[in-house]
Amino acid sequence: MPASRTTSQKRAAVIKALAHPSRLLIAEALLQGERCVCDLQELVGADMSTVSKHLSLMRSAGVLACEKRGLNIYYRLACVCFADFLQCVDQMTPARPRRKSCC
Amino acid sequence: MPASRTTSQKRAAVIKALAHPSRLLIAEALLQGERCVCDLQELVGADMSTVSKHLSLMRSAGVLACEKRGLNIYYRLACVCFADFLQCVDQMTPARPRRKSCC
DNA sequence: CATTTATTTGGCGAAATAGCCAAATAAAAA
DNA sequence: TTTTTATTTGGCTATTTCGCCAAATAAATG
Repeated sequence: MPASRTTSQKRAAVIKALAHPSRLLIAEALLQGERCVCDLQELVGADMSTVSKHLSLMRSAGVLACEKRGLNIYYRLACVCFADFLQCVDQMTPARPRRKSCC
Repeated sequence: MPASRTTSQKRAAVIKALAHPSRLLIAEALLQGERCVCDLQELVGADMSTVSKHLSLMRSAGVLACEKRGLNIYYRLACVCFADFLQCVDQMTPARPRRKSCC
């Protein structure tokens, strides 16, 4: 059956959370295990406040989870299925760039 | 091995193409088979030029392919793996909304 | 309690995206 | 060849997103 507008909207919200180079880089790094914000800041190379906002966006989308231990907050993937997600994306990623126009 | 920035960038471009409710709705509809632009316009309920721009964006990202036959242009998914992609997204989609803040 | 360290929040300007309208294009039909 | 139909493109404004800075918060340490 076809997807309803609200279904597409919920799905799009999750996809959107991963549709940014820095956010994706972060999620990819978390495949190796949890990391604190300052580790991820070093990885991304942006202002910590910027990284923090990316993280909280992914968190409220349900993609990441986090836990505070001492002074640090450790983020991790909320779902192991992110690995499968990435594999699907790679299958859809064209080897060579596409033209803008059809035909 | 960790993903490089350029890898994340390429992947993010594909993900971005699907990170919009209308575009996702279109891709979902195309799981049933190819459709012409006017069919998709009716589905989405926006101006045809808007729909056309969504389509060409998805096309240049490599997500859709198209073919002109007579007066119509028929769009289809470029890769069957979109179905798997959707399944992964659904696994990541939280049942209940998340808070903005951690902890 | 004051200070330090890690992180988040608020606010702002800059850049990107979205969606409409009108005009351009291209194939088919008259 | 003129007209009609389907689609794309250009241009414009409105909205959203991005990323920095400065200020706020919260736990740990002195």
